[in-house]
Amino acid sequence: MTDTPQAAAVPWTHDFGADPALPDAVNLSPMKSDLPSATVERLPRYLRCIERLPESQLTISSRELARLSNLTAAGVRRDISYLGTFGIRGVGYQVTELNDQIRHALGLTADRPVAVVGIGNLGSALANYTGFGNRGFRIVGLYDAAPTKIGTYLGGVEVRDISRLPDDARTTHISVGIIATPAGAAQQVATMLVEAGVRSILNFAPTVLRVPDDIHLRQVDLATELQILGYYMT
Amino acid sequence: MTDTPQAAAVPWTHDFGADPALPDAVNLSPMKSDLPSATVERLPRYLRCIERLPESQLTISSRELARLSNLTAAGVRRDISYLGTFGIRGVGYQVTELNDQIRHALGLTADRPVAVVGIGNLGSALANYTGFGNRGFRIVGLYDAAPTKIGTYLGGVEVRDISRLPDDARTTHISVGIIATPAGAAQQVATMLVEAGVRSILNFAPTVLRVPDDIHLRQVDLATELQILGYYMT
DNA sequence: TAGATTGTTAATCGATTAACAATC
DNA sequence: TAGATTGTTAATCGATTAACAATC
Repeated sequence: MTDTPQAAAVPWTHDFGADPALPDAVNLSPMKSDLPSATVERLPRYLRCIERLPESQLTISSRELARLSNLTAAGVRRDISYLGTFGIRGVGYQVTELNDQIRHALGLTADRPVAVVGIGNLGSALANYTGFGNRGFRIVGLYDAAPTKIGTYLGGVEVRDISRLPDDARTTHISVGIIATPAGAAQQVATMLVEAGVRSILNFAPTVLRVPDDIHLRQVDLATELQILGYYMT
Repeated sequence: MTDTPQAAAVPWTHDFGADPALPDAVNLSPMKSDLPSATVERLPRYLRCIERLPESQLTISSRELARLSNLTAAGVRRDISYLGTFGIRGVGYQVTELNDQIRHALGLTADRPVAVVGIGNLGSALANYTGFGNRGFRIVGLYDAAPTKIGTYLGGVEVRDISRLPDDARTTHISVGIIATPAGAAQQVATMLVEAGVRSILNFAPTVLRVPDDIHLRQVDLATELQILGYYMT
């Protein structure tokens, strides 16, 4: 038999019906298959660098952007070339246009309602995060299970009981669900989000989640980052 | 002239002397160049999956581990093969041995003192993170600049004034510095950590840091994750 | 013009996948 | 033995880098 993942009985696994073919590493089926995934992962970094340039700087060369972003000039040019050909030979890229093109490519012009589940220290940090505004993301819901937290406000948004989420999702569309619960609750929350129609999930809980193949899932994990860092130490 | 990054005058750039050749994407010069970097990044995930297996499960096949980790069986086998050949044909891998081998490969047996700088919501979440213990990482220092926070305790560790960090680092070795400050303070903190002899930095502040080439730097950024997720949405 | 920098082609590199002999 | 699964070879795929003609 050839290597093909399929269902098997494991206690902690939540089963989403068929669960057919193998999803890729981060579970992101590239529906919009324009840009190479490596490029997509670097665009936000370019954006960060561009935003910090002094207002007086009107153009930037691939070389300078490479230096600022800790990448290579050839790589920068290739990445940008996927967005179109708007560089000026002998000069570089116009900062405003580059900014616009990257934001357009990433779809940051859209309005993406975000819900955060789990309002502990981490969830509070996320709720207070100010970098959303001009980046297309907007927190529309905060959820927790603890009665002491329900009814409190963070960044102008009320913390609601997690049991309200399905109903809320029916009236307010939720583009992204951020999971900031303890590990033990994460899978349950993920399942609830998926069932509520949320198609993209960002998981901060230290556990591997299982979601259907058509759900976009990204994982941010402190232990994983430290372990990777640890490998390269001394 | 060929593409080679070099110094240039940009206001927000902190200059670390020579700053010679181009560092790679994540600034991890693979001193220990045994494992492919892609494999290193997946090992923690396998670990997560293995840890959740029921005690009664003594072996696991590449197929099952692939399903649990959302990867492919062939990929799992290749990754594990870099650690040695200890699988049992027709059976799979012994769970305890696999666990040991991965932990050994990642160097999780070492004791790695960690300092967290910036004890806001995020820093507090990190300070309370329980997943350190059995993974070789141990918080030995918490630092902040706000007088109201200094002297308080989190997880049994006192929050100290950031100005103490250089002295503390002289007496207590710090393997990893975690930056959880606002973006505006991050570069300054990074510089301070580097000057205090910290060689590995995990940055949660939403800003691109510049550090010398020989410093291991990883970046965790909410906005970046959301932007990547956003790209793949509809 | 002379100098600089893009956009892209070709070469290289590394990672993934398929497939199967070895072997439990 | 018969069935299952590893470990690895070879093929494929995708990403990076070098280099340079085009051109501002």
